[in-house]
Amino acid sequence: MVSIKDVARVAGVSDKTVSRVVNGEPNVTADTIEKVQLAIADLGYIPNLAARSIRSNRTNIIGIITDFISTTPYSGDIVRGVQDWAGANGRTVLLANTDGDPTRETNVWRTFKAHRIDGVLYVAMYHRVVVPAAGEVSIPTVLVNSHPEDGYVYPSIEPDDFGGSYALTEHLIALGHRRIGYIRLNPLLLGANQRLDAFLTAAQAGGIAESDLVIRLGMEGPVGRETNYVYREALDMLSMPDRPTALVCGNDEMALQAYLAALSLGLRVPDDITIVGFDDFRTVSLGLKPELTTVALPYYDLGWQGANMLDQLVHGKGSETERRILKCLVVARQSSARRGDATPRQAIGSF
Amino acid sequence: MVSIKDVARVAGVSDKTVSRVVNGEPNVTADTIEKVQLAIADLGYIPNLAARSIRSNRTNIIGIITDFISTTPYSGDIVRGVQDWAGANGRTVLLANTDGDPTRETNVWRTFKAHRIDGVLYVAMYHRVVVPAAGEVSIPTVLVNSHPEDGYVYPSIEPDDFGGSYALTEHLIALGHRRIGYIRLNPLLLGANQRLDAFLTAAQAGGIAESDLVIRLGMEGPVGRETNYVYREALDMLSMPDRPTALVCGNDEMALQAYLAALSLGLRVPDDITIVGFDDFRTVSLGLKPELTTVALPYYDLGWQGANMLDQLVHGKGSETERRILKCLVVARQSSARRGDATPRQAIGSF
DNA sequence: TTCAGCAATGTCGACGTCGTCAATTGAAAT
DNA sequence: ATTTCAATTGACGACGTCGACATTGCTGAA
Repeated sequence: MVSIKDVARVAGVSDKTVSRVVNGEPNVTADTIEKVQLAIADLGYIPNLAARSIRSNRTNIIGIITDFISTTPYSGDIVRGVQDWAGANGRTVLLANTDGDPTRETNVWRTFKAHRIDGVLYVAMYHRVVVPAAGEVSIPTVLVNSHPEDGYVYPSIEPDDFGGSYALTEHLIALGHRRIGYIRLNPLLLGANQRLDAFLTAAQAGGIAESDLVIRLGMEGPVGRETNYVYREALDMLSMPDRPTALVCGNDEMALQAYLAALSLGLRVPDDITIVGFDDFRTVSLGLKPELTTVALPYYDLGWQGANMLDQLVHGKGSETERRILKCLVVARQSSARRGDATPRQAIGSF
Repeated sequence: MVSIKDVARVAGVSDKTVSRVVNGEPNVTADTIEKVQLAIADLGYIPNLAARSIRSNRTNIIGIITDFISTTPYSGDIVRGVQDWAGANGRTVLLANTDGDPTRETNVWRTFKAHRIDGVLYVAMYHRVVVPAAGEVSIPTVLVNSHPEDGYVYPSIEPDDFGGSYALTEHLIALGHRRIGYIRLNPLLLGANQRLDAFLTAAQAGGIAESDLVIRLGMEGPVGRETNYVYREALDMLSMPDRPTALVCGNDEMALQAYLAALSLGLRVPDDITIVGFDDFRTVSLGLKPELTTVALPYYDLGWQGANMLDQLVHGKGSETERRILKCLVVARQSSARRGDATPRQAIGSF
């Protein structure tokens, strides 16, 4: 592989001068610059970042650690956000996943340290409480889509599940719905409780009696291998004589099953039943017909901004205790309508 | 950061001896080993891979380049396969994506070269023809889920779309279906034509008249921003007086829309209409009720085996021209049934 | 006893880059 | 003409690691 010395020889200057040109340092003659650049182009020289890093103690590499989230479709957007930030800021992204296995996690941290990466974005499933096994010598770390267990301190960036769910519920109430069904996420996930709490709070604030809320558990069991009751519960709920006029689902995949249940009962969305989801997972939310009203989780931004927070931290400018919460916007599509009203409304989302 | 020399000082040996212990070289006293390991543990020493790599000219890093595939849910499994291979073989994965933008692609290759990575896995959307901009000095490269344009030579690993589609069609014929609908993928995707060709070939081999096949275009337009006709076409096809008894969809997301169309017409799956997809994209194929009969694309294995091929190449053992084709198995679930028969059958897939 | 032979350990330099500091040049100031 | 100073360039070493080779010390054979 061609090195700075090869370039120096060809250009007839010292290696240090080549270094100056490569790094855009001042006090180099235009003439010299040209000679050097010519040689660089000729030889196809590209600086060796490893060599650079052993001198500078900075690698410009950031690592992403994912737990089982990597098996979900969500993770992709977060990672893409990080990548795009990295690309725009001259960093490179090292990727590793642990499948939730502590042994593998330890290895990943070791590997990252061995690479002397500048920092780590720890991306966890949904919104779970998490403690990175950073070990003795620690790398600057930001938790993405999760936050640390009590007693541990890490900066984090998380979606505002509560706010999103609250706004979604208000949306339904504004549409005149008074009898509302709710299918819960796996309670193991932090987001699950926040979403439900917000739903209940908003319903109460909207003057809806608890007796008019029908709440069912959609899935339970270990994350990633849960038992799924959604279809059954949706069927059941929608078969009630006084069935809800609107059905809130813990996420979009649950909403899919709710659609299927509704349709197979001969109900039409949104004419007979309003169905809404959560996440705005496009494959589902745009794949459903009519398209799904849901809440957009800012996955891409979690990644991008998380990377940005990490960068601040690496440069000593960030706060060790920052907890940044990103807004979740309601994306109103055609699956929600005024109670007893089939007319599609204007979208209020950002798309 | 603690270096090999710090360890040497604490252990009271030379740095070279520490190096020997770290790399498991022979001819070191058990006593010495212990002293050194103690010092290592004390100081939390972790070898600096950058320094190692400038001596050895090997980084044990492999890069993944994705084009817009990273916006699809599929890419995740491929990347996971690569990661798992890397984790199991002491490699690290550098990740970059181009969004299909040639400028970004050029930058990505530059960055990868600057890191002196050992090789590149070029992962392309679906199954598209692709030319990596490797540039003058080339890094060993394997194309994953895609293959090179005519005139270019790169090893590649691809799914057997044709075989999978053929088997799926045979499956339907074996179930007694004689009048079959087909909704095509975006023709821009290589997989699209292979799947359609296989369908036609298998239908002919099964003695089905062309007049009994109803073929519709499901989407067209630039990859990633296509116009979607699936729902409309499915509605239309299923409203025909002599409607097909089985409907083959270009992929699982299309099958989702076919379900919705069927259900909204009051048809039941699979009693009234058999629907099958392609990809086995779990969010959809398992999220649909009844669960979807489809063809499993071996995304994870594409990643794992692709990484393996690349490794061979890096070590000079691989072939520059290998084109490995991975089988796609039919996963029979409950959405396909004998014509006019509602009884669910035994799954023949591997799950 | 002497020495070959081998195991155990150390010294030194090189990898590619860049920071430090010195050397050289030319022009402006005296 | 001499001095001063800034601009330009180069020589050298250090970063962390390990390969090549040297040194030390011990064993066993002659």
